[in-house]
Amino acid sequence: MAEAVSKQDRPARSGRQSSREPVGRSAQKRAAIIDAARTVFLRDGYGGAGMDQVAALAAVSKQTVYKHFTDKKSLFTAIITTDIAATEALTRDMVTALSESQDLKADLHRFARQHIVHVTQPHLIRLRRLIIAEADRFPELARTWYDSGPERGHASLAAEIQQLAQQGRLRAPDPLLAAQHFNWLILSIPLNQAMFHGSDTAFTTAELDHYADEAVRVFLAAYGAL
Amino acid sequence: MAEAVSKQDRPARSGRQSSREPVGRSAQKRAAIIDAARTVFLRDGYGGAGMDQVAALAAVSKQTVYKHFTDKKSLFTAIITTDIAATEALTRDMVTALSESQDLKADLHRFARQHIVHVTQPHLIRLRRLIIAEADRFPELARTWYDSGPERGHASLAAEIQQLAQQGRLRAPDPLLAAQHFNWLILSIPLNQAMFHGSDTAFTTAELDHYADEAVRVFLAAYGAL
Amino acid sequence: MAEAVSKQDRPARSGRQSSREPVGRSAQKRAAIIDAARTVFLRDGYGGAGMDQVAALAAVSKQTVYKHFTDKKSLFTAIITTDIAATEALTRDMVTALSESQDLKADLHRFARQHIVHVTQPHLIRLRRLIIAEADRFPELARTWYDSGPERGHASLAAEIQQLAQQGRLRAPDPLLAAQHFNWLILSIPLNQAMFHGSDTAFTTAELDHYADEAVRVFLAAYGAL
Amino acid sequence: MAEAVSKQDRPARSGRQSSREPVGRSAQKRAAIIDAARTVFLRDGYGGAGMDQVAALAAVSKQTVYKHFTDKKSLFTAIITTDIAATEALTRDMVTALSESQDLKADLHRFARQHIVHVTQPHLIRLRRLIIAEADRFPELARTWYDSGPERGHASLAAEIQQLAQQGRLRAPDPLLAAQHFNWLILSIPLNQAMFHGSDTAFTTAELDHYADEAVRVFLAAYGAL
DNA sequence: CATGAATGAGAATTCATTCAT
DNA sequence: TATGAATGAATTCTCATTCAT
Repeated sequence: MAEAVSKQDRPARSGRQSSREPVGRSAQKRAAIIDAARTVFLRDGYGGAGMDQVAALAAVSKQTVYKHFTDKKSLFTAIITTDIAATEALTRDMVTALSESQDLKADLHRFARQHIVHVTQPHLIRLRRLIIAEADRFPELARTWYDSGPERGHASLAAEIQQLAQQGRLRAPDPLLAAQHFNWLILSIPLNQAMFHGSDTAFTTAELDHYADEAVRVFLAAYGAL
Repeated sequence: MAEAVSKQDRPARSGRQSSREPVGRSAQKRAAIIDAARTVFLRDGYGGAGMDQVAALAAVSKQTVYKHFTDKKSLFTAIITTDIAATEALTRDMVTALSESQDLKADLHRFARQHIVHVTQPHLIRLRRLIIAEADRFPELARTWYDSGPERGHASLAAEIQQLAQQGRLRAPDPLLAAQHFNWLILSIPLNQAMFHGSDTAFTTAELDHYADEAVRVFLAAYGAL
Repeated sequence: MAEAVSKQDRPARSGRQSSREPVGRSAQKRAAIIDAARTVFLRDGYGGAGMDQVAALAAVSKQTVYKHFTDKKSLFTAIITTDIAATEALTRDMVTALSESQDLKADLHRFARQHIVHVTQPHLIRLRRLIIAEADRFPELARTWYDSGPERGHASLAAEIQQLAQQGRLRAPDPLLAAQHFNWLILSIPLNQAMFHGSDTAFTTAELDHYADEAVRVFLAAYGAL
Repeated sequence: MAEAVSKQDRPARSGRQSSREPVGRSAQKRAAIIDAARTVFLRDGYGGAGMDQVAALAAVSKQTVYKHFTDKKSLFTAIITTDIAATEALTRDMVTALSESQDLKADLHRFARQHIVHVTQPHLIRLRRLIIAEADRFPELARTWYDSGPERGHASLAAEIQQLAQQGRLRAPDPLLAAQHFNWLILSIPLNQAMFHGSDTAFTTAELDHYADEAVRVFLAAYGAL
């Protein structure tokens, strides 16, 4: 996913770089810096990351880094913000279709399985850890992450749940709470494990599917119609 | 590894220790250092904490600190280990009685309410954040925390659930999974919020009680007998 | 040396310069750079000034700055030299008429008042401070300033005083000393104050007039005829 | 005079350094740092001085410097403040006796000659230049210098002049102005020269005496009785 | 000829850790 | 055994100056 992001920022270089279109060397460098910084920050944490390493990895002079980003702090903020935005988009799409489902149970299973795979990506795990680690130094960043990640996810999900409840397909007097329960039923087990198990945690698809399926089962037992 | 450290740091008690100093000046200092270190580490994180501050707060010289703890790392390890042990004890007791409950539902509520209050204590939140933040630098510590915290909690709970299932008072083909579901149903909402909201998060008792009660409701819907 | 620099920096005007650009783009830019540099140097001092800021303020590229001025040092030299020249002209004119005065006392008052107002201009105060500050790094500059400022002023004044002495209108066995006394009687009080009071010193006209008048009084008491 | 100051701070080390009086190694180091810093700052200016050089010259680790002085700024402040205090004391004494003089003219000459010699000491010239140079960065320091140097000097002198005026031995309707005139008549010529002539200015005693004597002559012509 | 980037070094400041007294 | 100082390196950031496009 990291690559996806940097690609989206990188202007389309179609070989024939005519002189009237310098394509912004600046923009390229900027993208290189962001990529390098993401790598370094996620690998070494905020304190452990050095501007030298970032510059070296980006194949750029330190000066250039500082011309693009005033501070170590602002570089960090930029990285995290970018990633939050990228993650945000993905999360939203997944939920959208639920209320128009023909086979609700099947679709909940599909959603749960997709969701758990998405969130437990090593990259996102590391990002999550990094943000938690720096929540005191960058409170706004942590809040932004929470608001546009879990919180927004809960809201989207709650909206769907409410519709489903109005359709009589679920019983959910408090749709937001239901959404939160569902979300954490899906994610909590692997997520908490991952938080405390070095960056090398790996879950098999089977495991994740199992967690997803059982989460749906519990959710439906508590919130299903009838 | 935690044990190794604490052993090596235990001062050689050479008998000739006058009766009016039953504790040993050394042991007192050691305790003072640990207290100070806990404060500083929890406040400033591992990277932000300075040995100077620890020494100053403990009112001892830096040399004394280094005489008791080889390293910054080993000091940190000692602190966290201590806290893990302290926490561990508390957690265990809470569960023990469940399988002999007369009024299961009521006792589940009681347990859930106690549990959530306990885990969301600011002190524990900060400790949790600190361990997550340093999970890469101190993998064993993180693992130890997880094993003797959530994992052991789940195990204890699972044992109770299994008994209750055998008594026909719950339906739980996979007691461990049931325990995990129950645990995270109780904790996830406030815990995740707290992870991303600066050290000042505060929950009202009413909120926590509500989360606890709803968690029990969902749990019983999925795992209750009948 | 000042001259040498300005010569070397004068661009080779290669004839083929279309008539609609009578001044030369180059010369305009040069002027813009000098203006910008003056502003920046006077504001931030030699050490505090940055070539980036100069270039930015002049709205040219850094390369252009370096094409016109070899060095930061030579840019500084050029600025100060320019200002010295500008100041020099003004100072000279003021004195010229004294020996042909009809009403000496009145003209001394007029001179003193003009002189003190001129020298205490914020711009000149800052320039003076800057030169003093960098007297070790730019000894020749400081000397040039002194020679073509105070020194030359003293000389001009001394010439007048000598004529007046020959006319019997003053008693001045050592006209140069008399000139120096007069000059510093006028200037010393506000000038010394200004040197040590941040760049915001402001004197009222009344104050300055008073200093000027009293300086003339003392001067005439010591050097007046009779 | 620099030595004088450092001596006064250095505790009396009378060889026999008994073990019960460690004399404060700390204090010694502190004094060494101050001495070194004075040397370096006066030689290279604030910007040019490096903390490394200070530490090296003081034969002390950089860390020790920073333990005694938080900042480069605070080190600088400490140096200048110390020197101001030292200078201050000296200046005051010189004036005190004037109003009880038996032979006023002779005593004015003596005062003027002492004063000019004192103020034109290379050490003080450099200090003066340094303070002027940094008047923008350290406005309070510059003001302190001015207040406790010239200003206070003027005040002391003015007090004497006023008494002499009351005794009918001088005519001075505005004693403060008279004091300022006297002071600058004595100092201005060499002082202004020195400001603009690299740190190597040297005046012969004959020159200085001449300036002093002529200053007294002019002063008495303007402010003498009768 | 102008622009963005590179260079390459230097500055202040901080830290964990270890001598020496 | 405890204290102040030393060590020595690391880190962030800045600057004057010079390529390369």
